[in-house]
Amino acid sequence: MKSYSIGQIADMFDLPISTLRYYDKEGLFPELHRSGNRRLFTEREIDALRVIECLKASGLEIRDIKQFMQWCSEGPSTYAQRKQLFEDRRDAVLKEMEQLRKTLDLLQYKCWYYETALTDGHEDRIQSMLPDGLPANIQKLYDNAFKE
Amino acid sequence: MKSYSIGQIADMFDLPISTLRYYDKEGLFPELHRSGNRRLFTEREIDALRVIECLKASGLEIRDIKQFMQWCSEGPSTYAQRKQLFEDRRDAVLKEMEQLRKTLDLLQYKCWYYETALTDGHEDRIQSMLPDGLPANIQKLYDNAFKE
DNA sequence: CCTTGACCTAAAGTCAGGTTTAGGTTGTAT
DNA sequence: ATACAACCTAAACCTGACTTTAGGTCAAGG
Repeated sequence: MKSYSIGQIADMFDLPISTLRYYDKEGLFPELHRSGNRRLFTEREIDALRVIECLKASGLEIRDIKQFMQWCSEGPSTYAQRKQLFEDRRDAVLKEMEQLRKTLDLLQYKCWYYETALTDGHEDRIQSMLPDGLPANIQKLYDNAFKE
Repeated sequence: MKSYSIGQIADMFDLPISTLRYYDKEGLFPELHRSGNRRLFTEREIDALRVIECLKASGLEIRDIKQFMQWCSEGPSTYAQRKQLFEDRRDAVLKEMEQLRKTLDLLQYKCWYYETALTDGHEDRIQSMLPDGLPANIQKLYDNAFKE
């Protein structure tokens, strides 16, 4: 089976070699083999890295990613846990996206605010519109950002 | 003008008092006054905290939030920089949302994967569908996640 | 008076997620 | 045979964002 050196994988994923060694030390590649003392990455580890990047992007910590990788090497008996993990991450990402949407609304409001301030040379006119006399589209951004 | 103690603000924003003191030490409230040696928070600092939470959620570091707060206390001459900052954060958040959308697609694919594996009792049938013989809706998730 | 609660400071500690350093091995090209 | 690139380890170091600790001030209530 085809295998790759740590340097090749680093190039493939645009990661520092030190990060790959750190991941290995943290147990993220429980099945990684060696030739002599050199790591041999295979399609298995490449798949693992894709999942690692996904789980990291979802906000999961290294120690929990390790847990997942261990489940993977324990076979079918852990399907239920693995499914649960991905459902939890999906829910966490949906929540994070909702939070970002609110953040975005406030940022867009602020973009409008400073564009207006720049045109006017002061904030007086805008301040006099607050908190609920803004142009309708802008008012919506402002309200959304603080809603809940 | 109405003012609040650090404890009242902590309750208001559901933040530890130590965090508020840390923010102050880092220069996030450049105009904060005191009575004796006690901090007096006003509407100004409450607004500041709302912006701090937004900028933090957008991924900005404390030192850059400090810069923004200093611009705010320098008056109209910094409107352009402040506007640019919010435009940059808006773009950063849009990028992050796009990244999260891809992450979500892979997570949903994995949810399907393990649901199927759990039903089948093994991964063999799924593996034989890879990389492009998945059900159409699932194939789309899988493709989106790795698309550039 | 003295205790209690809410505040204060400076400095040290914590935690995640790496990165850097120092020193060593191995395989190939000149 | 030697130089060089690419790999290895253990351990120390780094950064950001807090949190904890230790010790102190101060006003109000019993």
